[in-house]
Amino acid sequence: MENFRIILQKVNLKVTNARLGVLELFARSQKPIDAEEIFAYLQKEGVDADRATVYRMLETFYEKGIIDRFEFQEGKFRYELAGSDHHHLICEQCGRIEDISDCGINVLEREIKEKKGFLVKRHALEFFGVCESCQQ
Amino acid sequence: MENFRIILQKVNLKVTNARLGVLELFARSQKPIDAEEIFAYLQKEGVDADRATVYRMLETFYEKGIIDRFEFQEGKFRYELAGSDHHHLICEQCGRIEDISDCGINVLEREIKEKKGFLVKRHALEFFGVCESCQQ
DNA sequence: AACATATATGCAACTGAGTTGCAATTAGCA
DNA sequence: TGCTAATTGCAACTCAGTTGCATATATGTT
Repeated sequence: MENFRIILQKVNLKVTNARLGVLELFARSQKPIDAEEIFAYLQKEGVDADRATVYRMLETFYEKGIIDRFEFQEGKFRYELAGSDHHHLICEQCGRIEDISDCGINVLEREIKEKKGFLVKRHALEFFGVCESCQQ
Repeated sequence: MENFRIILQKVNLKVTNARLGVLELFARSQKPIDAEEIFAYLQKEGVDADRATVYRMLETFYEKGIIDRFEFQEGKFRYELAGSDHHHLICEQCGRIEDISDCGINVLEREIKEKKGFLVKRHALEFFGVCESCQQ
Protein backbone atom coordinates (compact mmCIF):
# COMPACT_ATOMS: atom_id res chain seq x y z
CA MET A 1 0.00 0.00 0.00
CA GLU A 2 2.45 2.60 -1.16
CA ASN A 3 -0.15 5.33 -1.48
CA PHE A 4 0.16 6.00 2.24
CA ARG A 5 3.55 7.57 1.45
CA ILE A 6 1.85 9.85 -1.01
CA ILE A 7 -0.84 10.87 1.47
CA LEU A 8 1.88 11.91 3.90
CA GLN A 9 4.01 13.68 1.32
CA LYS A 10 1.05 15.65 0.07
CA VAL A 11 0.68 17.34 3.44
CA ASN A 12 4.43 17.71 4.07
CA LEU A 13 4.75 15.04 6.72
CA LYS A 14 7.78 12.80 6.90
CA VAL A 15 7.25 9.14 6.16
CA THR A 16 7.93 7.02 9.25
CA ASN A 17 7.10 3.46 10.22
CA ALA A 18 4.75 4.56 12.95
CA ARG A 19 2.81 6.79 10.58
CA LEU A 20 2.57 4.13 7.89
CA GLY A 21 1.40 1.63 10.47
CA VAL A 22 -1.30 3.92 11.75
CA LEU A 23 -2.56 4.70 8.26
CA GLU A 24 -2.65 1.00 7.51
CA LEU A 25 -4.79 0.38 10.58
CA PHE A 26 -7.12 3.19 9.59
CA ALA A 27 -7.51 1.72 6.12
CA ARG A 28 -8.36 -1.69 7.60
CA SER A 29 -10.77 -0.40 10.23
CA GLN A 30 -14.44 -0.34 9.50
CA LYS A 31 -15.25 1.94 12.40
CA PRO A 32 -13.74 4.85 14.31
CA ILE A 33 -10.86 3.79 16.53
CA ASP A 34 -9.28 5.35 19.61
CA ALA A 35 -5.69 6.10 20.59
CA GLU A 36 -5.36 3.01 22.76
CA GLU A 37 -6.39 0.67 19.94
CA ILE A 38 -3.80 2.28 17.72
CA PHE A 39 -1.11 1.96 20.36
CA ALA A 40 -1.94 -1.73 20.87
CA TYR A 41 -1.92 -2.38 17.13
CA LEU A 42 1.51 -0.83 16.70
CA GLN A 43 2.90 -2.93 19.55
CA LYS A 44 1.47 -6.10 18.01
CA GLU A 45 3.05 -5.19 14.70
CA GLY A 46 6.39 -4.61 16.38
CA VAL A 47 6.52 -0.95 15.42
CA ASP A 48 6.68 0.19 19.04
CA ALA A 49 5.83 3.84 19.18
CA ASP A 50 5.32 5.70 22.40
CA ARG A 51 1.84 6.75 23.50
CA ALA A 52 2.91 10.38 23.19
CA THR A 53 3.87 9.71 19.59
CA VAL A 54 0.47 8.21 18.87
CA TYR A 55 -1.34 11.18 20.35
CA ARG A 56 0.86 13.66 18.51
CA MET A 57 0.30 11.76 15.29
CA LEU A 58 -3.46 11.85 15.70
CA GLU A 59 -3.37 15.58 16.36
CA THR A 60 -1.19 16.17 13.30
CA PHE A 61 -3.32 13.98 11.04
CA TYR A 62 -6.45 15.71 12.29
CA GLU A 63 -5.00 19.16 11.66
CA LYS A 64 -3.91 18.15 8.18
CA GLY A 65 -7.36 16.82 7.42
CA ILE A 66 -6.27 13.21 6.96
CA ILE A 67 -8.60 11.93 9.66
CA ASP A 68 -11.91 12.97 11.22
CA ARG A 69 -12.51 13.09 14.95
CA PHE A 70 -15.64 12.02 16.82
CA GLU A 71 -17.00 11.75 20.33
CA PHE A 72 -19.45 9.04 21.29
CA GLN A 73 -20.15 9.97 24.90
CA GLU A 74 -17.26 7.82 26.08
CA GLY A 75 -14.97 10.53 27.42
CA LYS A 76 -12.42 10.01 24.67
CA PHE A 77 -11.98 10.67 20.98
CA ARG A 78 -12.31 8.27 18.09
CA TYR A 79 -10.87 8.78 14.64
CA GLU A 80 -11.31 7.51 11.14
CA LEU A 81 -9.97 8.35 7.70
CA ALA A 82 -11.49 11.59 6.53
CA GLY A 83 -14.01 11.14 3.83
CA SER A 84 -17.59 11.66 2.93
CA ASP A 85 -20.12 13.45 5.06
CA HIS A 86 -21.45 10.59 7.10
CA HIS A 87 -22.63 9.89 10.61
CA HIS A 88 -22.92 7.07 13.09
CA LEU A 89 -25.43 4.80 14.70
CA ILE A 90 -24.01 3.75 18.06
CA CYS A 91 -25.65 0.77 19.75
CA GLU A 92 -25.70 1.38 23.48
CA GLN A 93 -25.94 -2.33 24.17
CA CYS A 94 -23.25 -3.98 22.04
CA GLY A 95 -21.24 -0.90 21.09
CA ARG A 96 -21.50 -1.61 17.40
CA ILE A 97 -20.99 1.44 15.23
CA GLU A 98 -22.69 1.66 11.88
CA ASP A 99 -22.40 4.40 9.29
CA ILE A 100 -25.15 6.34 7.66
CA SER A 101 -24.43 8.51 4.72
CA ASP A 102 -25.20 12.10 3.92
CA CYS A 103 -27.98 13.34 6.10
CA GLY A 104 -29.30 16.30 4.16
CA ILE A 105 -28.12 18.66 6.84
CA ASN A 106 -26.49 21.02 4.36
CA VAL A 107 -29.90 22.57 3.83
CA LEU A 108 -30.08 23.25 7.53
CA GLU A 109 -26.62 24.80 7.52
CA ARG A 110 -27.66 27.30 4.89
CA GLU A 111 -30.72 28.18 6.95
CA ILE A 112 -28.54 28.74 10.02
CA LYS A 113 -26.38 31.16 8.07
CA GLU A 114 -29.37 33.14 6.90
CA LYS A 115 -31.30 33.26 10.15
CA LYS A 116 -28.51 33.43 12.72
CA GLY A 117 -25.54 34.69 10.74
CA PHE A 118 -23.55 31.74 12.08
CA LEU A 119 -21.14 30.20 9.57
CA VAL A 120 -21.08 26.43 9.98
CA LYS A 121 -17.70 24.83 9.28
CA ARG A 122 -18.53 21.30 10.32
CA HIS A 123 -21.11 19.42 12.31
CA ALA A 124 -21.34 16.34 14.47
CA LEU A 125 -24.38 14.12 14.29
CA GLU A 126 -24.55 10.86 16.15
CA PHE A 127 -27.49 8.62 16.89
CA PHE A 128 -27.57 6.54 20.07
CA GLY A 129 -29.94 3.65 20.46
CA VAL A 130 -30.32 -0.08 19.99
CA CYS A 131 -29.21 -1.93 16.87
CA GLU A 132 -31.34 -4.50 15.12
CA SER A 133 -29.76 -7.61 16.61
CA CYS A 134 -29.83 -6.22 20.15
CA GLN A 135 -33.58 -5.67 19.87
CA GLN A 136 -34.39 -9.39 19.85
CA MET B 1 -37.44 28.93 43.83
CA GLU B 2 -38.99 26.16 45.85
CA ASN B 3 -39.87 24.08 42.80
CA PHE B 4 -36.33 22.67 42.82
CA ARG B 5 -37.41 20.67 45.86
CA ILE B 6 -40.30 19.29 43.87
CA ILE B 7 -38.09 18.35 40.95
CA LEU B 8 -35.90 16.32 43.31
CA GLN B 9 -38.80 14.72 45.16
CA LYS B 10 -40.43 13.67 41.93
CA VAL B 11 -37.48 11.44 41.11
CA ASN B 12 -36.92 10.23 44.69
CA LEU B 13 -33.78 12.20 45.40
CA LYS B 14 -33.14 13.74 48.78
CA VAL B 15 -33.15 17.50 48.98
CA THR B 16 -29.70 18.78 49.94
CA ASN B 17 -28.01 22.16 49.79
CA ALA B 18 -25.57 21.02 47.16
CA ARG B 19 -28.33 19.74 44.92
CA LEU B 20 -30.43 22.86 45.31
CA GLY B 21 -27.38 24.98 44.54
CA VAL B 22 -26.61 23.06 41.41
CA LEU B 23 -30.19 23.24 40.17
CA GLU B 24 -30.16 26.98 40.82
CA LEU B 25 -27.03 27.37 38.73
CA PHE B 26 -28.57 25.33 35.94
CA ALA B 27 -31.67 27.52 35.99
CA ARG B 28 -29.51 30.65 35.74
CA SER B 29 -27.20 29.36 33.02
CA GLN B 30 -27.91 30.19 29.45
CA LYS B 31 -25.53 27.59 28.10
CA PRO B 32 -24.28 24.11 28.96
CA ILE B 33 -21.89 24.10 31.89
CA ASP B 34 -19.20 21.68 33.00
CA ALA B 35 -18.39 20.04 36.33
CA GLU B 36 -15.64 22.51 37.18
CA GLU B 37 -17.91 25.52 36.72
CA ILE B 38 -20.42 23.92 39.04
CA PHE B 39 -17.77 23.16 41.64
CA ALA B 40 -16.52 26.77 41.51
CA TYR B 41 -20.05 28.14 41.80
CA LEU B 42 -20.79 26.07 44.88
CA GLN B 43 -17.57 27.24 46.54
CA LYS B 44 -18.42 30.85 45.78
CA GLU B 45 -21.85 30.36 47.31
CA GLY B 46 -20.32 28.82 50.40
CA VAL B 47 -22.01 25.46 49.87
CA ASP B 48 -18.70 23.61 49.69
CA ALA B 49 -19.33 20.25 48.13
CA ASP B 50 -16.55 17.91 47.14
CA ARG B 51 -15.70 17.37 43.48
CA ALA B 52 -16.74 13.73 43.83
CA THR B 53 -20.12 14.89 45.04
CA VAL B 54 -20.52 17.16 42.04
CA TYR B 55 -19.67 14.35 39.63
CA ARG B 56 -21.98 11.92 41.40
CA MET B 57 -24.73 14.49 41.33
CA LEU B 58 -24.35 15.06 37.62
CA GLU B 59 -24.47 11.35 36.96
CA THR B 60 -27.58 10.95 39.09
CA PHE B 61 -29.35 13.93 37.52
CA TYR B 62 -28.48 12.63 34.08
CA GLU B 63 -29.80 9.17 34.85
CA LYS B 64 -33.00 10.62 36.26
CA GLY B 65 -33.48 12.73 33.16
CA ILE B 66 -33.19 16.07 34.95
CA ILE B 67 -30.29 17.22 32.80
CA ASP B 68 -28.97 16.57 29.29
CA ARG B 69 -25.34 15.83 28.52
CA PHE B 70 -23.28 17.10 25.59
CA GLU B 71 -19.79 16.94 24.16
CA PHE B 72 -18.31 19.84 22.24
CA GLN B 73 -14.96 18.35 21.23
CA GLU B 74 -13.38 19.59 24.43
CA GLY B 75 -12.61 16.26 26.06
CA LYS B 76 -15.20 16.78 28.78
CA PHE B 77 -18.94 16.82 29.27
CA ARG B 78 -21.28 19.76 29.52
CA TYR B 79 -24.76 19.69 30.98
CA GLU B 80 -27.94 21.71 30.95
CA LEU B 81 -31.48 21.33 32.23
CA ALA B 82 -33.28 18.74 30.16
CA GLY B 83 -35.84 20.21 27.89
CA SER B 84 -36.84 20.56 24.33
CA ASP B 85 -35.09 18.92 21.43
CA HIS B 86 -32.53 21.54 20.59
CA HIS B 87 -28.94 21.77 19.43
CA HIS B 88 -25.97 24.06 19.58
CA LEU B 89 -23.97 26.42 17.47
CA ILE B 90 -20.45 26.50 18.93
CA CYS B 91 -18.23 29.36 17.82
CA GLU B 92 -14.67 28.08 17.51
CA GLN B 93 -13.27 31.57 17.96
CA CYS B 94 -15.03 33.04 21.00
CA GLY B 95 -16.55 29.86 22.43
CA ARG B 96 -20.05 31.30 22.45
CA ILE B 97 -22.77 28.68 22.45
CA GLU B 98 -26.11 29.44 20.89
CA ASP B 99 -29.17 27.26 20.76
CA ILE B 100 -31.16 26.25 17.77
CA SER B 101 -34.48 24.58 18.17
CA ASP B 102 -35.97 21.43 16.79
CA CYS B 103 -34.07 20.35 13.74
CA GLY B 104 -36.54 18.13 11.97
CA ILE B 105 -34.38 15.11 12.53
CA ASN B 106 -37.25 13.00 13.80
CA VAL B 107 -38.10 12.29 10.19
CA LEU B 108 -34.60 10.94 9.71
CA GLU B 109 -34.90 8.78 12.83
CA ARG B 110 -37.97 7.10 11.46
CA GLU B 111 -36.15 6.44 8.20
CA ILE B 112 -33.24 4.89 10.08
CA LYS B 113 -35.61 2.51 11.83
CA GLU B 114 -37.15 1.43 8.57
CA LYS B 115 -33.99 1.07 6.53
CA LYS B 116 -31.49 -0.15 9.11
CA GLY B 117 -33.66 -1.56 11.85
CA PHE B 118 -31.78 0.62 14.30
CA LEU B 119 -33.92 2.12 17.07
CA VAL B 120 -32.78 5.65 17.83
CA LYS B 121 -33.17 6.67 21.47
CA ARG B 122 -31.44 10.03 21.28
CA HIS B 123 -29.13 11.95 19.05
CA ALA B 124 -26.42 14.55 19.31
CA LEU B 125 -26.19 17.31 16.77
CA GLU B 126 -23.71 20.14 17.13
CA PHE B 127 -22.56 22.72 14.63
CA PHE B 128 -19.04 24.13 14.83
CA GLY B 129 -18.11 27.30 13.03
CA VAL B 130 -17.85 31.06 13.40
CA CYS B 131 -20.54 33.21 14.97
CA GLU B 132 -21.77 36.44 13.44
CA SER B 133 -19.68 38.84 15.51
CA CYS B 134 -16.49 36.85 15.03
CA GLN B 135 -16.88 37.10 11.26
CA GLN B 136 -16.17 40.83 11.16
C1' DA C 1 -39.36 14.66 68.97
C1' DA C 2 -36.47 10.69 68.60
C1' DC C 3 -35.21 6.77 65.85
C1' DA C 4 -33.87 3.90 62.07
C1' DT C 5 -32.00 3.53 57.75
C1' DA C 6 -31.22 4.20 53.09
C1' DT C 7 -29.14 7.84 50.80
C1' DA C 8 -25.71 11.27 50.24
C1' DT C 9 -21.27 13.17 51.23
C1' DG C 10 -16.14 13.90 52.27
C1' DC C 11 -11.80 12.31 51.95
C1' DA C 12 -8.07 10.37 49.73
C1' DA C 13 -6.24 7.58 46.60
C1' DC C 14 -6.63 6.14 41.94
C1' DT C 15 -7.59 5.59 36.78
C1' DG C 16 -7.60 6.84 31.97
C1' DA C 17 -6.95 10.06 28.42
C1' DG C 18 -4.15 13.19 26.87
C1' DT C 19 -0.09 16.85 27.20
C1' DT C 20 4.50 18.82 27.67
C1' DG C 21 9.60 19.77 28.03
C1' DC C 22 13.62 18.26 26.67
C1' DA C 23 17.19 15.53 24.83
C1' DA C 24 18.17 12.09 21.30
C1' DT C 25 17.12 10.38 16.76
C1' DT C 26 16.03 10.34 11.95
C1' DA C 27 13.91 11.56 7.25
C1' DG C 28 14.72 14.17 3.45
C1' DC C 29 17.27 17.35 1.06
C1' DA C 30 21.67 19.59 -0.52
C1' DT D 1 27.91 12.19 3.29
C1' DG D 2 26.44 15.82 6.13
C1' DC D 3 22.92 19.32 7.70
C1' DT D 4 18.81 20.54 9.71
C1' DA D 5 14.16 20.66 10.78
C1' DA D 6 10.86 17.37 11.95
C1' DT D 7 9.93 13.42 14.69
C1' DT D 8 10.30 10.51 18.55
C1' DG D 9 11.09 8.50 23.40
C1' DC D 10 11.08 9.21 27.97
C1' DA D 11 9.31 10.74 32.12
C1' DA D 12 6.78 13.63 34.58
C1' DC D 13 2.54 15.98 34.61
C1' DT D 14 -2.39 17.74 33.95
C1' DC D 15 -7.15 17.31 33.65
C1' DA D 16 -11.54 14.95 33.95
C1' DG D 17 -13.64 11.70 36.21
C1' DT D 18 -14.08 7.38 39.49
C1' DT D 19 -14.01 4.45 43.59
C1' DG D 20 -13.85 2.46 48.41
C1' DC D 21 -14.91 3.36 52.66
C1' DA D 22 -16.19 5.67 56.79
C1' DT D 23 -19.13 9.47 58.35
C1' DA D 24 -23.09 12.36 58.17
C1' DT D 25 -27.80 13.55 57.10
C1' DA D 26 -32.63 13.67 54.92
C1' DT D 27 -36.73 11.60 55.45
C1' DG D 28 -40.33 8.15 56.65
C1' DT D 29 -41.92 5.85 60.88
C1' DT D 30 -43.00 5.40 65.55
